[in-house]
Amino acid sequence: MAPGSGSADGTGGMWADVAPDASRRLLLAAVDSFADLGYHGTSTRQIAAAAGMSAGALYVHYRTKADLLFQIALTVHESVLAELEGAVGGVEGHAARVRALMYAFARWHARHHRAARVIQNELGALDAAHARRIAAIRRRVRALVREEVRAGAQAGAFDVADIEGTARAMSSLAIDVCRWYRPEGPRSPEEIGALTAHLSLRMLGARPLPS
Amino acid sequence: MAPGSGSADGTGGMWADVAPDASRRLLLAAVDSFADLGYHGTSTRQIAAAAGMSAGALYVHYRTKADLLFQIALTVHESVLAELEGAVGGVEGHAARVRALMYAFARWHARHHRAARVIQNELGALDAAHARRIAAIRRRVRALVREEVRAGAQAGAFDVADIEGTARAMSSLAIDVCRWYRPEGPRSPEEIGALTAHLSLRMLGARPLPS
DNA sequence: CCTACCGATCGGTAGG
DNA sequence: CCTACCGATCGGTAGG
Repeated sequence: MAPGSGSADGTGGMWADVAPDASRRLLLAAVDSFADLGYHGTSTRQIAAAAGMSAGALYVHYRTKADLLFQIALTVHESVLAELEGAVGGVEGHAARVRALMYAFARWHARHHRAARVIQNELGALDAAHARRIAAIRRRVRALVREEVRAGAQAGAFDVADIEGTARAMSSLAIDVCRWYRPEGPRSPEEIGALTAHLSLRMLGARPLPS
Repeated sequence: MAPGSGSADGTGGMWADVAPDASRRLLLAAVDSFADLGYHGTSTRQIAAAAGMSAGALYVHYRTKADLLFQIALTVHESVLAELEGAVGGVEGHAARVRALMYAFARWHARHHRAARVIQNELGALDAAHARRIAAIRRRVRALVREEVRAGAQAGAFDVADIEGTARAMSSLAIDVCRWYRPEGPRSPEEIGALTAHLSLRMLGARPLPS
């Protein structure tokens, strides 16, 4: 939670830094429409209309439709990374760190399920250079999870035969929350976070075993 | 594996029943392109060209582009359901049944990751009536997993506080394989199936605990 | 930031 | 199953 970043607090302030206001409105409208209809299923005219502007106004703020998607992808990925780094910061103990990490990971994907769906489903629409920049952030996220698993296994706190595969499964479990989560469903983002953390510790064979 | 169904053997014969040959070629071309570019990102001309036909020929075999997507979604969902029902058929013991089920579930999503991506990412492009038919099959799949968890928990073979949530996590783990799986990666579909089954039993607190 | 417009491409159809 | 075409809509731009 670097001062002024406004994107690591996990309370929906992910877009606070986007200025001016018209740029932010366009961006939020694009996230909404991309999540429902996909990148290719959304027209620049729809986005502009939802933001209360004429069709051409989008190009005052973004060079192309693809550039708008990239700005979304960059903001969202930096938000996830900051959230996870904030979650484990200062936490002691292998199990406690994994619990904090996976709680935050899954909760973020419930809270921001629409933005998360965009970056999971529409990454293929990015051009090669943009895709590389996003891939680098995604590698850092995966490494963060894997490092917690590796450290705990090495210390004997976890019983893990396949560190890479188990870490991948943990990330997968948290990320896929954005696919099935519905705000009107029975579970809050916090409850989903707690369950994901619990199941992660079980997958890791954490001792003592979580009840 | 009903005789002549050709879609439950898990060896890629999912499209064997699609006739005539031109219909199948169009369908396979559509799966390929939908997986890479999405439904809205794919033109009917691309599909027809990849199937070696002119642009208008698609409409000889499918009423609309949306109908083509629905035929794909129906075939794919019936394939998953048949695969899972085949996997647990005749297997005795709660842990053994879960192992067989989750092995098949994850392996299917690795083997058919392109078709699976289409039905995960493009379900929103179906119209309401088609979406309802697909949703019914998906409920049966989720119920199949949940019933195994419930039965094992009731019998004392598993230690599960949240049956619904844990079953959801198991399905989620298997389904998300299609998002990250790469054929050139280090793990085979069979290895991914085995790992997913193992981690599922751990999430369930199966006794004796799997090593 | 709007109006008006560009060429290109879309899903789908008519006629053969 | 192809050729030729329909109206509609697309991403993007010029000029103000």
